[in-house]
This record gives sequence, C-alpha cells and structure tokens, in this order.
Amino acid sequence: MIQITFPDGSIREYPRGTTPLEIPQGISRNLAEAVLAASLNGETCDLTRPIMQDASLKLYKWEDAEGKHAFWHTSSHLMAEAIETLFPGTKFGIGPAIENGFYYDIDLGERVLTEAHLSEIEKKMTELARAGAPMQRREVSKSEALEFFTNKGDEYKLELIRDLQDGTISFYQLGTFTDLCRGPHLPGVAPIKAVKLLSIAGAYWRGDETRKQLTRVYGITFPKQKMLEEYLQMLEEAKQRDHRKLGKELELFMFSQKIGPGLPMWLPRGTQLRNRLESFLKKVQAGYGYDQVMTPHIGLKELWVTSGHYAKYGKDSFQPIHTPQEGEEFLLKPMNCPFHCEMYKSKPRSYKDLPVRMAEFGTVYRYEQSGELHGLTRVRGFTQDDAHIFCRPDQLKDEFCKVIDIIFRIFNALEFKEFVAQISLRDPDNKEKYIGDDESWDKAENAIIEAASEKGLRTTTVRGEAAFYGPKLDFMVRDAIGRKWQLGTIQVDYNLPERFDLEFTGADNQKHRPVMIHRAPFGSMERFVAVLLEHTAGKFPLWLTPDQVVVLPVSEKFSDYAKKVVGYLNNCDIRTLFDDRNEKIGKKIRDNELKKIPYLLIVGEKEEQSGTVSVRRQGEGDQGSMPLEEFAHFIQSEVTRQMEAL
RNA sequence: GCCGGUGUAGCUCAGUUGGCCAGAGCAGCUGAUUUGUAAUCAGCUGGUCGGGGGUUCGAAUCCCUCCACCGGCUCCA
Repeated sequence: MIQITFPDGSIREYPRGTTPLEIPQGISRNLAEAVLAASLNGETCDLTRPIMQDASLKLYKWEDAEGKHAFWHTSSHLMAEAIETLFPGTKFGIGPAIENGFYYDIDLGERVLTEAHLSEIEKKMTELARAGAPMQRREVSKSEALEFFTNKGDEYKLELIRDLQDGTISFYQLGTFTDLCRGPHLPGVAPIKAVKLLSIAGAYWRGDETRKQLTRVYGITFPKQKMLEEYLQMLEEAKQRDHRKLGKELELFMFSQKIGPGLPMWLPRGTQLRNRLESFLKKVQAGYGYDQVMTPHIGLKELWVTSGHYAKYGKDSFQPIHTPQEGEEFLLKPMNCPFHCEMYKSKPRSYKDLPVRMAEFGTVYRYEQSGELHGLTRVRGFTQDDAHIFCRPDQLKDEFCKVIDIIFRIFNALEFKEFVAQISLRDPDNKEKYIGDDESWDKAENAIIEAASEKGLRTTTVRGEAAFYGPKLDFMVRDAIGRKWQLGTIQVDYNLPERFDLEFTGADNQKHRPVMIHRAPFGSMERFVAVLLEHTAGKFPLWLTPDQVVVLPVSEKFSDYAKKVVGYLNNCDIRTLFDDRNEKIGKKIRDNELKKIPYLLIVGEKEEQSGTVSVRRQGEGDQGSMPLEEFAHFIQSEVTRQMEAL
C-alpha cells in the first residue's frame, strides 16, 4: 500500500499502482468525470499514470488552469490527428495549449490552408472526438524517437528531439496520430464536446524569422457546447467594444492613409477626452511634487549616442533628419528621458533638492514594423504620460511607494477594479547582461519588492525579465469583460545617470550618483484611451466624457425653452449639446443613445410650463422629470462625487 | 518585414461562371410633417469599385505590382 496526501492535508492509503483517475472514481462518478489532470508532488501528470510510491496528489478540473491546459493540449493533438487524416504527409511543429485554446504549427508543403478548410477540420475533429479514442503515453528512448520521426520524415520533431535528453522522452498516441509530447493529457478525447477553429496565421519555426514560416492553426474546445457558445458570444462582445470601431463611431480619433500608418490624429471629442485625462493626472502629480516640463520632438544624434539608444535601436528607428546647410543630424525622439537628464544637469543639485520629479506628456516616435500596427494600442507616434524621478538611493523605496499610490488613484478613478503587477528582476545566472553593480541591483530589487508588499499589491515575480538598466514593476488591469491589458510601468534605472554623468552633492560634500525612476501610469495616452474605450464600451464616466448632456425638444415649438436649458447648463459648466433637428422625439432619443451621451433631457410643453426637464439616463430609460436647477445640482454633485473619489 | 485574408458612396454591406449607364440601407441635402421616451414620409446629391499596369471586343469580377487595413509571427528602449 502507498499513502496519498490530499490538498486538505488528509492522508489515505491505496494499493501501489493506483492511478489518479481511480481515486475520484472511488468517490463519485460526477467527480471522476470532472477531473482532467493531476499533479503528483507538485508535478502535473496524466490521470492514468500509476502512482508507485507515497505522494501528495492534487486533482484538476476545468475550473483549474491545469485542467484547461490538459484539455486544450489534448485538443491540439486531436486537431493534428484530423489534419493528418485530411492532409496526409503534413509535418508538425509544436502544438501547445495557450491561454484561450490551443494551436498547432504545421507544414503542409506546397498546400495552402485557407479558412475554408477549417470547418472541414472541425468536422473531422468532432467525429474523432465522438469515437473517443484513448490517449496512450509511452516512454521511448532517444534513438527510438529519432528513428520514428526519421521514418515519418518530420524534421521539426527530429530537431526537437535532438535537444532532449535520453530517458525523458515520451510519445502520446491518439488513434493514428503519434506525437512527441511531454503531456499531461486527458485520458482520451471523449470529453471534447465542442470544437471551434478560429484562425490561421503564419508563424516562424521556433519564433525565428530567419527560419521557415509554418502555418499556425488556432482553435478552442470545450466540454460543453454551451460553453463554446458563451465563448463565441464573448468574442462578439469584444468585437463590439473594439476601440477602433468605437473610436470611429464616437469620433474620437482617426488615421489617414495620406498621413501615414500608425500615426493617430485626435479629433475634437477625443482631444477633449485626452485633455481631461491629462489635467486629471497633472493635478494628481502636482500633489506629489512633480514639476511639469516640455521638451522638443527632435534631438541631436549625439544625445542618443550618449543615452545609448542609438547603439541599441539606431538601425531600427526612423532615420536621422539632416539640416540642409550645417549637415547636423537629428533624431525624432523615441524617449523623453535624455532631455530630462539634461535638465537635471542644468544646475548643481544638492541632496536636499532630491527627489527631483520631472513630468512631461511627451510625444515620442518609434519605428514599428508595418505588420505590427494596431489601432491606438500599437502606433508609431504616441504621447507618454512620462516622468523621471531623480532621487538618492535611500529614497528609492519611498518614491516607489508614492508612484504606486498614483497608479492606484488612477485605476480607481477609472474603475479598473482588478489589477495585478509583475515584478521583473534580473536573471541571477546572467548578471553580465545587466549594467550596474550587484549592490545597487539588490537594493533596487528589494526596494521594489518591499514597496509592492507594503502597498498590498498582488504581484507575480519573474526573474530575467528586467530591463538591462534596472528592475521594473508593470501593471496589468483586467477590463470589464475579463481581458488583461498592460498599462502602467515603473522602472529603476542606473544606466542613464551614469551615461549622463548625473550628480548631486551629498551631506558629506562629496559627489554622488542619483538613481532614476521612469514611470508612466497610463503608459501612453493612446494605449490608455484604447483600453478605457474597450473597458467602458464607450460609456465614459460622467466627469470624463466629452458630452455630458443633450437637450431634445419634443418639437420645434419648444426650441426656445430648450435653448434656455442648454444655455443654463453650459453656464453651470455642464457640457451640454442641443439636438434641434426637425425629427421625431423617438428618433432623437435613439440617435443620442447610440452616441452614448450619459443624460438626455426631453423638453416639451409640460417642462416649459413648469421649468423642469424630463431626464433620461443613457441605457436606463426615463427617470422622470425634475426642476432644471435641481438637475444641474444633481449633475454637478455626481461629477464632484466622482472627482472626490479620484 | 514575413504568412494568410480583406479593400465597392461618409458608415454598414449586395453585386451569380467577365457583358446593358455599378446597387441597397443609414448618414447628408431639399421639402412636407410639429412630433412625448430607441428609426415620420417623399425627392435629390454622392463611387474612374484602394492606386498603377496588364489580359480581353468588353474588367468591380481574371493576372501582375504597389498601398492600406484585419488575424497572427517577431519586436517593444
């Protein structure tokens, strides 16, 4: 007998060789069916793997990431089997589970897979799933593995196997399809009830653009048809919230072929929105001792040589601008920090002056490959809500905490209720990749870790993800429909103070090197507005939205009263539009609802006589009528309440 | 940049295997209507069918090329 320890700490005895699957089978049939994968002593494994010695066991269901992972990984094998059946001779790259579903990279030789083939593959997958073949694992020696794929003629698998150690190699066989795979997998494909292949894309073998491009097929599967339907509905919802669609509909921003790809232009309403966000952040930052500055859009090449950006990114940037007479070379700025460093240097700094905090809404230009551009989230010209804090090493943690506070306020103000942060540290085994001495790094890393825990942040820590010049903390928010976006970032930098030879005079009358913090709570205005649009589906909070109220007279007879209402509200600093079109009231309501204006005021004979307005809240319908003054107070107090919460 | 897809009026989309002056709805303009909580009616305007080149008696439709956009790959100071 062996002893199995369960997550709740209980220990039970089972015969040696019992499989994880047999354990829930002894409890209830429902449980046994719901279990998808297991882990033994913390290592995930198949449910059919016999347990040979005492171990702690955890079972995973669909609700667990590990469960979904096994489900989708098995699905990718199922897809591969279907593809091999339909397209014999296909070679297979890798086919992992991903966050939402799975993919498989395949090489079809001369054949081209198009979207039209997807439903065919889906059908075959469903058919195979119904047949319910088991997933059979077997361990193979390296030479056996090489022989198998040599015979099959699959050079991709051979390349993968060559990198593996003998004795750790396993095959999984599903029906006619045998694949090199570590697992774990479901015991069989029967639980896969709903299949949807989503898209086809090119993907370089092993992510290397010098190597062959394979065809990547993305798909997703579920244990219930209904779950697939819900997922597709969610995708539809995401499409409705797409900031590119909403940005056009709400007339916030635009692109022009004539101006160039990746160069957004802010239309009047978008500009209003952005200005409001900027003033809000300026106000918050003023409270934290930031000084607002402005710097030019170009700087001499020498500046970027000094900063190190030229060496690292010069080839992949917009190329230098030359002056016609003097032959000077300027670069469009990809960052604001070198300018701020020069400003720091403009006068001697004492330890008493620090921290110096310079903030700038600085527009920067970065060359992005044409295939990379995407709405407002990936552009070639954008404005960072940038700031650089020059501080003493002993102030680092404190400054870090304050930046976290600012980010908290912003996320709260904009109703991002759920967010996590990632701490990126250097790779301890590759210290030579980084600039700065051990001691500074340790201090900075500890400062971040302590600041994050002091502020009660939910964090994940990733080693090896730091920038070469310092560790960083990145913020990820979850939007209203559960998608994750990376927004703000805080980064420690030892590199630039060194390169620009920044100094301050210490209490000891000696010169010291300040530490720099780069930080951008929004990240960029463009990206942030995109995320905010998708988060709110275009229904911005009242304080932020470009137009707060629109007045709709029931007919032209009440235009004069309506005009009075509009004038009164605008005088109260309530941003009010007037819809004086000669249309029926139903039509005006519909049009303005679609524009997502928060309040629609309907005025007719009754309202004119009593000096009231009939209030309709966007998306919520008729709210009844109230005196005009009362409505103005109501709006003002709603805005004040929102602003106070900021 | 690479793979695949898409490109018809300001917007959303029709346009059969190449064949009469290229269509619809919405928007816009003009007029009628004077409207009570998500689309009043009528008329009109608007497109060298993404750009260029080619095949053909004839091209939105077939071919080549360039551009932009979409889904990915890669990258993100």
